[in-house]
Amino acid sequence: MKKRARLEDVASIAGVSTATVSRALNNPQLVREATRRRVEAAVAQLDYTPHIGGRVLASNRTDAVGAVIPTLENAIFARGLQALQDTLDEAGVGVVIATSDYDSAREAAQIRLLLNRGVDGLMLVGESCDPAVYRMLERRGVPFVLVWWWRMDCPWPCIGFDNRAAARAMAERVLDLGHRRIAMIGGIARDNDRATARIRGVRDALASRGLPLGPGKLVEVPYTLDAGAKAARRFMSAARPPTAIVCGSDVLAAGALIGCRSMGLEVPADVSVTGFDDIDLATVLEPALTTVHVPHVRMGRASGSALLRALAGEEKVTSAVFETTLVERGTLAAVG
Amino acid sequence: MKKRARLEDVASIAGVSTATVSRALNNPQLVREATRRRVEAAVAQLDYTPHIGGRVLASNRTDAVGAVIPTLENAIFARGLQALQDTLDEAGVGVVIATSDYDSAREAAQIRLLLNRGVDGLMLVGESCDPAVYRMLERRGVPFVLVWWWRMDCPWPCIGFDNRAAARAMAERVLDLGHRRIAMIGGIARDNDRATARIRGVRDALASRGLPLGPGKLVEVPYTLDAGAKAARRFMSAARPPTAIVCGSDVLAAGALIGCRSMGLEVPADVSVTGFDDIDLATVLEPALTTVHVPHVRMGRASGSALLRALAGEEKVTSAVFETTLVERGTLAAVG
DNA sequence: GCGCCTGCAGCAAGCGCTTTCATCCGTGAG
DNA sequence: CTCACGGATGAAAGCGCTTGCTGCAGGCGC
Repeated sequence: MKKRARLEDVASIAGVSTATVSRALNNPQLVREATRRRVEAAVAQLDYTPHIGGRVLASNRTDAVGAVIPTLENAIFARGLQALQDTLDEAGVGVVIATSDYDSAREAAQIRLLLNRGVDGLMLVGESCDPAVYRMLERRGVPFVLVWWWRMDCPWPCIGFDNRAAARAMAERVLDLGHRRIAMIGGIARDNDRATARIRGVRDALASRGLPLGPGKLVEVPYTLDAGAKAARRFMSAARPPTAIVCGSDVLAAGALIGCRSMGLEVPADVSVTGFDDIDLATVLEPALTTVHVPHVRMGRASGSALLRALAGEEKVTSAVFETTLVERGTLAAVG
Repeated sequence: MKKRARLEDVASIAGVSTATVSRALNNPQLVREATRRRVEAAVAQLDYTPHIGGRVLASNRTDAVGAVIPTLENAIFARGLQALQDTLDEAGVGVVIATSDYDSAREAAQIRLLLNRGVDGLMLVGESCDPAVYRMLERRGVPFVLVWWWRMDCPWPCIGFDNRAAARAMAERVLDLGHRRIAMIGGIARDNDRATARIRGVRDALASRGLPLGPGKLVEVPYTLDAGAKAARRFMSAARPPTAIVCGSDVLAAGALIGCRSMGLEVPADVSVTGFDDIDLATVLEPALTTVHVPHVRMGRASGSALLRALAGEEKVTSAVFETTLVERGTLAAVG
């Protein structure tokens, strides 16, 4: 393995200085066409690639942003990330990924790690960290954006949707169909503002009709199929089981469906079930899941371009809200 | 925004040299306890984080590896990546992700980009690139490992399973249940050795019983639900439809199920369907999918530790095969 | 009591690139 | 012909960190 070529090697072969090679590579318009060609030839001949360390040290940019998501195993984050990635890729910016496993301390730790890796910007999911963390980012001048999240007067730039309002809308639809005994399977609210907001939204809707969401009617569980199934079975074995189960995510709803099925219950004849997110999973279920559609891909792209703008000019990242829509499929019916 | 602290600032506050600070941070055992404490205090006081460029330039390591996968949108890659990530994380090594969209030219391009970013190692999916690419990696001394892939005498280190044998085993089970009119919905074989091997495996099984997989009995489609559904509908509207449809992945099988359902066909009464991968999706389908279980998480972890070993010592990455198992659920039955 | 060994810490030489500033040359105006 | 000007290029100063080598002090064996 021979030693790798340096800028100086390219320069001497092309018969120019290292400054010119650097310019030819990074700001081609600053060098004469003929010179540029010679440089390019030398680069090709040596199979030269710049040493990232030298470049970063001198330019003080890494051309990489970090993304901290709860987990890659949930399709919604994977999709959004894919969109972010595609957007940044076009601008030659890389993405370094870290996962927090829905734990805000771990999230903060991962943010630190990414900063140590020298990312130029950050994409974070929700507003789940201690405000001190966001303040620290601002102090350091690292642009960041919170995604899958939006609320009025959020002091940080966020690109997402109103989880609370969307959940409320879904619950209202359930109420409009005559359901009164309603239970909810939510994600674990602690450290998770999205899960919290969705629970609040459902509570809002019920409260507006004078129906409290009693303590026995809400469980918070991890976002897994098993947890959803188990929770549904518990609800449905009660003396007066609910006529509708509102879930905090599609994964939980799919689990609930499995749980009901395992008890010989028909959905939606015996009980209605609703989800949240509208991932592919929702369409393969039988019956297909009634859920809240969230524009994951558009949000991912939007956060990508917002970050790019922040990296380029000094323009600050601005928040943006996306609309969600209620998708009625087969798991929600009027109360029997 | 005040200027960020440098090693020298820490050194002067702690009353030591920069060399000592560097050692205290990277090789604590080389520094006396008392000294280390003073350094740590100074670091905390200044909120110091090392400048990655300087570090990389001086040490010639980035402590990051790259991973090129086809897409994040397929759960199998997301899961394996998560496992890889967890493993590397413990060793302080980061992961930079790139996607190829099942295109080998794009894969090669992404590999180049990652090398430009200075990754210390690479995880690649399958053996789909031009051999010249792998040779180039060897020449540069960049350790890499091919995952989700394994074959006898593969000249490159691979950690995966025998796609061909696994697919063959599944097809043989289908044959054992009496099926003779068998169709296959495979992934697009071009640029995709896994898809190719799975098709070959099915062909092997059929051929061993003197049954060719006729041209009309095999379609290659993108790995999406829609494509699977459409393909299944085409097969099932033929004059003599197959009694079993073998699919190259769970996503395709789920699509096939939807397609059959949309025609009013019962699975497995009217037609059997099998998948490949055993992702969560397989268990939420009704009936649950009979498929090939692949140990994604174990493979991800194994490739992570293999890379770590390669980064640490000069030990070369060694290949490893994992066993797959046939998981019988509800979509495969004896021919009626 | 002397020399040697060992454990810590400091000095200083880079690592490879970008960028500022100076220089050089050719061009057009006066 | 001279001078001012602007575009292309070069020289060189860092950017912040790691690490091989050196130096120093204290403890040990003889």
